[in-house]
Amino acid sequence: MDAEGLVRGLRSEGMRVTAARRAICAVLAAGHGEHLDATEIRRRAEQGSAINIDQSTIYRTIDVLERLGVLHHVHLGHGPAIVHLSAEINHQHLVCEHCGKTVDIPVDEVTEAFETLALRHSFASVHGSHFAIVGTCHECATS
Amino acid sequence: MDAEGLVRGLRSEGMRVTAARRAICAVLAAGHGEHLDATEIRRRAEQGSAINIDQSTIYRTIDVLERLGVLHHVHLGHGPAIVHLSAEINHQHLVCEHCGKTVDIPVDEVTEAFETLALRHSFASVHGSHFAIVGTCHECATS
DNA sequence: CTCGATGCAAAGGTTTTGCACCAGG
DNA sequence: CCTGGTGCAAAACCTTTGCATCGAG
Repeated sequence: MDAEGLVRGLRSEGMRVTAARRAICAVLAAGHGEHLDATEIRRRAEQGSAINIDQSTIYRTIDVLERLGVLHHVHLGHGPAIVHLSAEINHQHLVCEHCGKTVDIPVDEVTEAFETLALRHSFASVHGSHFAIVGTCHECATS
Repeated sequence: MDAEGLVRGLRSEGMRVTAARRAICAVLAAGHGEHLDATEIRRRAEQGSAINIDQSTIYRTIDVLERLGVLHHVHLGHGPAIVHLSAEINHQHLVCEHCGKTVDIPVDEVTEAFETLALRHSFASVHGSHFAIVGTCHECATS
């Protein structure tokens, strides 16, 4: 989804389209596949729009977009959460617990396992994308 | 592992066995399968030992036990981390993102999938137990 | 006696909230 | 206009750290 799509989503829900929100949407739309946290989103949004945007506005806007269903936040480790456009959550995150290296995994490598889990434990669905899957990468294991 | 086992582990590594640590180990050993966070550990440890234990001591002791490899902390959601004795981490956690309901899943339901992931993405190992797996439970889906 | 562990207090890092003002529709 | 969004400041929340003192070995 491009920035205009996000903006249209806001407007269609009766929410106001402000300069800050426009800047944030532009950053999100431009950050294809990147792992942006709130601080980085703010940095880029301020730079791209030349206006001052408070960190709380970033969080509030993320919150709104999440409620619209077009955005999700993901925890890769102990640091700040990163966000993904819903359209781009077609992958899981595999993270090395020692060095933090992150690998994007196509969903279809895990959907079968997750569907089995859902079935066995009476869950309607299991997507598992809110948290990373943790392991140890090759380099960290051999050093 | 019982409380004495934990205490012995400390001593064998040259670490000191104090009243606070004894109380914390007793709580951990007694909390079979429970999801204890630092605050609850403190509450029980103080109650069980009738001494004053600071929250930082809880965290420092968790840290020590984690370094000894007998304990791990796990994130089930946005709240505080919970801890598990290593001997009891034979399961994954499946959590409903709406109501927080948590189901313990035997590891063997996911090991195969995780081994495949490790193989494909050059990870030495994938245990995935540091974070919960998120989904939507039946009740939340139908309401 | 010595060094590790503790309590206390303060800070750190991320996220949330209260409030008065501003601006989109 | 009028309600919702914003910046600012402060708090909330979990966790970590500095420091003087205490106590295990």
